Amino acid sequence: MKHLPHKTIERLSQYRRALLICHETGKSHIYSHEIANIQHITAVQVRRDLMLIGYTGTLRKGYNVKELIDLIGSIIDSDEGIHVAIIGMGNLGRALINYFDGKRSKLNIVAGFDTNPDKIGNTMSGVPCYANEDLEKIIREKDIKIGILTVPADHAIESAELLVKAGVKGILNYTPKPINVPNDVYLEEYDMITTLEKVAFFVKLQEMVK
Amino acid sequence: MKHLPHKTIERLSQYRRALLICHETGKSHIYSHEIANIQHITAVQVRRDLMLIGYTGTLRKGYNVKELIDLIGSIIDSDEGIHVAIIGMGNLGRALINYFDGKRSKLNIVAGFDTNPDKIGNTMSGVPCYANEDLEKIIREKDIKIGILTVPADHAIESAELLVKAGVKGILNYTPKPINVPNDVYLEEYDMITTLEKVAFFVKLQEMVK
DNA sequence: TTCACAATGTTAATTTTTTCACAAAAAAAC
DNA sequence: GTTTTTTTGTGAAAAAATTAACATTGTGAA
Repeated sequence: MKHLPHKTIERLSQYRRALLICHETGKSHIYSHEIANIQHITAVQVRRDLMLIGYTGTLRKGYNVKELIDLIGSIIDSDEGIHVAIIGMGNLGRALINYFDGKRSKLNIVAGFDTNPDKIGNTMSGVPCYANEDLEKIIREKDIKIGILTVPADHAIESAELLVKAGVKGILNYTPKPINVPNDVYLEEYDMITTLEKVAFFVKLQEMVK
Repeated sequence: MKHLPHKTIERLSQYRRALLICHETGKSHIYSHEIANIQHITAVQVRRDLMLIGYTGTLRKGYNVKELIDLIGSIIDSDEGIHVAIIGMGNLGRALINYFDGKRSKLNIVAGFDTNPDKIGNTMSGVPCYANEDLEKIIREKDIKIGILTVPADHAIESAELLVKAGVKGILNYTPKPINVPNDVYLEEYDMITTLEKVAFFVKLQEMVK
């Protein structure tokens, strides 16, 4: 297997989630079009993605749910698991922690950081909250590889710099402020305002057509 | 102007945000490569997007910040403004409200819904919180066009159905549970778990290369 | 004035992503 | 036992998105 497209990676993660649910309900096999319906995509797309990861199903029986879950795991998970930190324990940071709570064994949120003295030293939803001043120390101690930025926009840049200095390898930036990182740090930015504006645009468009 | 690609719409929203900041600092013109640097894309990409919306800059002076802000607004905003509701006033819902607080005059979060009796009847960050039972009534009364789903995953489907029944035209689904909507409702789904898994994958990949 | 530079605007090429179309074959139906 | 149906796997085509290449031209410097 050579290069997996970004989009394929995203879909694999989603396939797995759907498959895990199937698995719980005791379903042993699944067709490409069933996966496709769940994800609002086409069956060909699913089959092509699975082709790319070299998984082959059974004709007329579909794909073995358990096998596929394991294969996807072997591709996207790290064997040893990856430690993650949340920078900014506000509403968004806490929302993320709750989302994750116990879901992914290979991705663990092991630390949160904040500037609010009321939060520092406490545990929130099972995640200990530390002071920003201790960020570098904790990141190194706990071998944290990924930082999720959920601070207010005007602290995004300094927080990102802290993370980079501490040696994280990936940053997921949820602030609306674009940040810069060195080449060896993988950066993913997501902007909720943009997404809502996009939805609004297409709603407007649809109204206009009518 | 005919069809604007989805990706272009997203970038236009982001350009505008960057431009608004420039405008505040008193900058009157900006070059394509300056915009590009902020957004981590290429200058050609910026120029192409602007070409698509028919905006033309001044040679050697770049683009007029104010004009461009207004033009992008005329494309992606609705004249009358659009009313938005948040379904699920948990951490994520509240995070979104704070994000938006007063930022976009054309996109207003005018109602929140929840099942928790302690929240119902109160105002949170300026947004009144209603009971789910009143959803259809309030959506119609307030002429709400877009619903943002921030409920727990196992309530996603029923909440989506409520929204559709109430007549919203767009749904932004932040739960990890894919939903189905009729064809005339624009649906955008975003999954934080997938995004984090993707970051983890590319971090793993980068480690392996070394 | 003339030259060099720096920026835009756009056609064409490339790359990436998705879809079409169909062969192959297991299972079911008859 | 033959035919039909259903589903996978994939080469080829199409569509979408990005990048390259370059002509054009306003501006400032010499």
